[in-house]
Amino acid sequence: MSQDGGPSESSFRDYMSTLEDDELIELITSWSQKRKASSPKAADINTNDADQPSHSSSLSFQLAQEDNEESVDDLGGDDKGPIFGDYASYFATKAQNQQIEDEKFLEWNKKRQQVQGQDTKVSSIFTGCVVHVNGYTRPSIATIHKLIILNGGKFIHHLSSKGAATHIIAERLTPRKQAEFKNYKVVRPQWVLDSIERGSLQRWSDYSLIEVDYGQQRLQFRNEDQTNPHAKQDDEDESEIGPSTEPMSEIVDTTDGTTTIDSKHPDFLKQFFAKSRLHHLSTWKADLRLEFLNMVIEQSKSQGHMPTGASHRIIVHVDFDCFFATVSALKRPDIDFQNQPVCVSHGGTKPGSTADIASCNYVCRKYGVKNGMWVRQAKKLCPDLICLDYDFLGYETASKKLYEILLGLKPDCILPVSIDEALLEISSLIDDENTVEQVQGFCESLRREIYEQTRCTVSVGVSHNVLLAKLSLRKAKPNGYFYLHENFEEFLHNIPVSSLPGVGGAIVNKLISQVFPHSSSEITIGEIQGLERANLEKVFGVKTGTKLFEYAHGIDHTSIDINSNPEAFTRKSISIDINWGIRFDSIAQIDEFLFRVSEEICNKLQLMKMCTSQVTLKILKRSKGAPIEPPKFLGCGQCDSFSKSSRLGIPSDDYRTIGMEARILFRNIGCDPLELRGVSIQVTKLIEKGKEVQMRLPFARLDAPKTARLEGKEQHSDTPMEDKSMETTQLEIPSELDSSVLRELPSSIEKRIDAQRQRDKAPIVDLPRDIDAQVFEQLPPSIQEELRSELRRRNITIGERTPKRKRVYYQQVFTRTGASEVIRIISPRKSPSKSPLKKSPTKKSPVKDVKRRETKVAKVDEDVLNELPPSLRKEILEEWDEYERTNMTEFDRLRERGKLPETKFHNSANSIESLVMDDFECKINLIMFQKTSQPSKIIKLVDRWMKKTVEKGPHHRDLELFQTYLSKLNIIAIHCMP
DNA sequence: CCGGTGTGGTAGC
DNA sequence: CATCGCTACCACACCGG
Repeated sequence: MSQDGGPSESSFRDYMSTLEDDELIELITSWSQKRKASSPKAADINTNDADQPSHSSSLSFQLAQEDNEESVDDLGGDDKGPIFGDYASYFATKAQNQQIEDEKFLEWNKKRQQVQGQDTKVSSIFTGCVVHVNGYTRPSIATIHKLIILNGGKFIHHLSSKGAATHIIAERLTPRKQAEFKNYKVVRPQWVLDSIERGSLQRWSDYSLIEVDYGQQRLQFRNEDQTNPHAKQDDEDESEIGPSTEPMSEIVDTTDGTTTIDSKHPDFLKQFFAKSRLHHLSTWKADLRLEFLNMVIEQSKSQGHMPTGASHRIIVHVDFDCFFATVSALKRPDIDFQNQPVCVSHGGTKPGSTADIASCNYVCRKYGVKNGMWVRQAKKLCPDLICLDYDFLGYETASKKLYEILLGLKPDCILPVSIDEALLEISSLIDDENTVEQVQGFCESLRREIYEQTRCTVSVGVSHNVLLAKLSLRKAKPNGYFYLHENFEEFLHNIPVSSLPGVGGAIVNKLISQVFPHSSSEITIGEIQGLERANLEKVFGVKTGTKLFEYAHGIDHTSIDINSNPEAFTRKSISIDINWGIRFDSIAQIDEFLFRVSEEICNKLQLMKMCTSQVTLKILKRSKGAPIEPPKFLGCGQCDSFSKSSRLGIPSDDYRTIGMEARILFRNIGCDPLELRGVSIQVTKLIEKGKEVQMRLPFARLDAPKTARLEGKEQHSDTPMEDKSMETTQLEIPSELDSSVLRELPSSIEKRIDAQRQRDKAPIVDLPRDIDAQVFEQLPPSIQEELRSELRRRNITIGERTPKRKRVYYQQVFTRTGASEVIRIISPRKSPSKSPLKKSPTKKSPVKDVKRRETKVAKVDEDVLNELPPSLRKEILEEWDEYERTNMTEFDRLRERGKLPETKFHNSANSIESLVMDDFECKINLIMFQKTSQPSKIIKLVDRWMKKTVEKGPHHRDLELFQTYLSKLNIIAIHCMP
């Protein structure tokens, strides 16, 4: 450490003067971030100023940080302004320039050390070593790179020739890579860290990456690329689905750790969606609805809406017979569709197959085969079963023709129900005379035309409301039509209740258990007709009860007229669910996956020109006691579902914003990565893209020439905006880098590079020119003094001291083009009068419940608890909550009395800090302990706790609480660390 | 009463 | 070897002011 004094201080000043304005600001900001870093050392440096007089020197302050340089945490820390800036640009350069860049970096670093009065002696631990990193590592490739060159080694990104590298660093290798690298010294990343920590090169063989089971686990999937093309050609004509079969070989090549296509693979989503019938079905439906909605809106613009005045509506329900099976069979003239049992499923007709049957023809149904059944099961019922492949393009083509024909009929309105199914109202096409004949004629010609155009049969149900048309359709099938125009109650009498729309297994079960406990056979609508309306409402609630009652009597007021109420038909949410193939080893993999899902969500949002202001994450977690691998291959098995949502202050359509929220929500739910079986992200509260820009105007103009600093209260105090934004985490980064490069990187690095790039590109005027007063004040006094003069010289203002009762939040928003806005919102600690979002989604119940549950479960006995009936279990859990609430312990008192501000939720300003930190830090920060997640605060709290209880010993509850916290940290460590 | 969140159910093949 | 168990919307329970 250098002594205090003029020379070094002046050289520091020199150094400062070499910086650009924004670099200087960044430097200061980076100090403040470092100050908040979680290592106890870093925390001490700033909090215990008095104890460490040497820190009054500006240089030692800087030095103290540089001392930490070797620790992974520090290196993985947030961008360090100029330091990282240079490194980032270095990183982006091509491989051939790398040596030069490395040298430049070293030289630059040396200069920096000199300027800052640091020891410039170069470490030579890795002298003579040429290091290459393969695959995903922790610390990241970028960190290792930096560590190596800072300690005398060389680093290469590509293994251009054999023997170019002396060491390869990897955590896992595919069998292929194992073979390729068998003559290299392949070591784990820890080798680097240990060598640096001990100051000497460690024996590589101690860190040798021998065999790792990861690759072997996946061996079963090998060689798909070689075997598949041939197999495919032997199969039936598949030209339509061609594209999805081609990438096989690519997939194998691009994988960096495995050849399987499960959720860890970057292309998993694409593959999955390409082959998921339900995905197709759902998206088709949504698209069709949107299309018709737009069509209707266009029409009403030009001609205005003509309300259907007919008192007696005529509703037509058209539907293909076993759609998928019929269309798929078109390509197989060798099959006698009318007499052979045919179904559609993946993967042929192997007797053990757990593939779902998407659709089966009526021959199958005679054997008891049903849609959704597994091939395995169906094969038992019907050994001659023929399984056809999906033909998604064929389905779309047929659907298109269907809708063309329907539109050509000029009905009063059309409501698409599904890809193959639509409701029409044709009241105005039918006269009052000879109604029945006219309807029959309509049905016959419709069926004929559709068959001629598609070679597929449809059935048609007609009646005077939607419900009865639907039930008529059931009767009409297969390949027929039915017009129900009289004797409705009689018609309904013998139909099973489950045929009613909206009545599924759950309602039927409830009926059986609560209304007809003695009924042995299937419950019919006739039986419901005998029930009182009030009775049904009591059991099922007002809405469902009423609906059941009315349906039972053939009453249905459902409108199919989009035009009459376009609002009701507009999309209110977008979601993506993946409950198949979800298998993860670590939270890092999940994080990546969440980003990929978010990307898909945002693609949809952008296509619709919408932004979302609420993100919901739903997960499926393997039920206790369910087998690790369920009977269905890569299925989700028996699961419990959990969901949690979060509001966005500024509506967004950026995948990083949404993805980041999802990551936080995931941590909130708290699911062991190994137990995760399903993921779903849902966005709601959609707002048109343009309006969302308006909404953000109160904060700052996108292209605001200067500071975006606002007093939340002054602006629009009647809107809840400021409250919302303080609850949210929004850190968005531009996607300028090549995405394939980014994908290789751990997300933290990715973020930092992005952020840095952004900074490089963004016009300076977009950067905040203020330095937060709080940040400033936390710097050692001597530094403050220097900065003050330097800043004065530059005409940069130092923010006023924030009033005590207010809170400062940063919301950093990056736009697609790379422009940026950093918003500083100062808002009162307590939200004003009305605050619909006062407590973020978690204030009380959810998060706490989940966390509590874990605590209890650990104590009570998880297994026992889970065996209990849900109602009883709930009771016990609630009791426990009550117990917890009434038992205030030392922690609670300390926290209440101490200055620990209640950081209510990760989803607040402090998680912005955490998210720009190293991944691991970030994860630590997402674990709450005693209402805070900031390690420095937790450390302080624990310290105080220990001091207070050193004589009497701690309260057992406190011990448990702390233990729970530690175990959570541990879980994360296991899954995140090498 | 309102409005919030979380959960569960349903439909299409 | 398999397999691709989606998605939008509604209704309800429960909570808190």
